[in-house]
Amino acid sequence: MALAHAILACLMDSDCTGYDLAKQFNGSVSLFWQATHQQIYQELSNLETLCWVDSQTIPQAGRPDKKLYHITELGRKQLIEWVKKPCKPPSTKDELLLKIRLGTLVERQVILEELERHRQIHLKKLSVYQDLKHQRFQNPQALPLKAQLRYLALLRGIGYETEWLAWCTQAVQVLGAEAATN
Amino acid sequence: MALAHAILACLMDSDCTGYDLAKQFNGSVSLFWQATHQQIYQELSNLETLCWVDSQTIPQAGRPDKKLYHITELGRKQLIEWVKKPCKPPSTKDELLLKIRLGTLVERQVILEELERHRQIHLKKLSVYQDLKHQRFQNPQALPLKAQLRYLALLRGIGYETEWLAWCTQAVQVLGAEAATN
DNA sequence: ACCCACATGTAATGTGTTACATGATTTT
DNA sequence: AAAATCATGTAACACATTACATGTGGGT
Repeated sequence: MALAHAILACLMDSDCTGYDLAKQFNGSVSLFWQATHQQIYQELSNLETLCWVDSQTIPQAGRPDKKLYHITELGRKQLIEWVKKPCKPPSTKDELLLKIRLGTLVERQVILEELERHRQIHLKKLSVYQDLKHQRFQNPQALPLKAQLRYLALLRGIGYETEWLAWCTQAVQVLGAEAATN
Repeated sequence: MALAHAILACLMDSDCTGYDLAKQFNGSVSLFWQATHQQIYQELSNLETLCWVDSQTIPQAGRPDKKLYHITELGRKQLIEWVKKPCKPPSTKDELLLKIRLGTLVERQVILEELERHRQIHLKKLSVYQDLKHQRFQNPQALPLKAQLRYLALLRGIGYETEWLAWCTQAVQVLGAEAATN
């Protein structure tokens, strides 16, 4: 039920529509959670059934009515209980590593190109995170605790992408060296 | 359909029963893929319907018959086509980071203990990986390509866990420092 | 006596992805 | 004129988790 809790976490900051939430899950929240609008709308209606959130409908001219969601006292309590519970480290399923393992089935060039493509993707993400760091966390120690906690998520993103980059570089070296000798 | 391809990758090495595969997915394959025996048995019967694998039933005394799966020529071709296709970097959903973000809702001690617990988990995994490295990859450059590709997966695991550890340590410092001043 | 390894599966439920569906307003 | 933003949803399908279900043989 963690998507539900990720949504509640956003609603702790401010009331949101499904649309607003979808944007957040494509932005800052995507550092540790991803969800599409379909999932979000679905989950919001579940949460409303549970009375963990309530909503007010705001009529609009020329577009669909807006539904603004608000976390309830019950929702807040449930969220706090959830935070206290221990959790498992995330499990990842990595197609690229599987393809690398099968590298002997295709021409080396295919694998090298895919590695380079992934290296670029991680490079780009890292640069986005680095920019964020410089823009909003110049002097992190001076920030209030809440901001420092968000800074930790950003540091995790930076570390994760940095490690990926280093690995891609190393993998290209290993495969490149083999290409020269074999 | 990537679980299917992960299974086919295992079957490229040797014929396996569902039980054998489940063990591999708990062991070396878990570096980049996880699956339970229920999922594996299900997927094997799908793959057999598609004729990407075939099986021979081996009767046994005093225990259930064994079904030994073997990749077909069609399965092999499909696997090669799949390796050639580009893929997306993995997306992770990280409950711990979400809980950290909500750190102001509970006592600091709760978060610090959970961080320490995760640090221990990552430390343990890292030590398993380091042991594997010392046991099987003493002189990686001397190994054949296939073994070097597996070595790359191990290096990725080591890098991943190392980065996690560093982050946990940093997070404890940030929260610990705050505890002293606030 | 109890637990672990062997060996297979079904069923229910929960979660996530992709495709479909609509339609005005604002920006390029 | 085209594309992006705003704003909501349904439906089908794919994938994952948890619980249930069975039963032998070997080690502590």
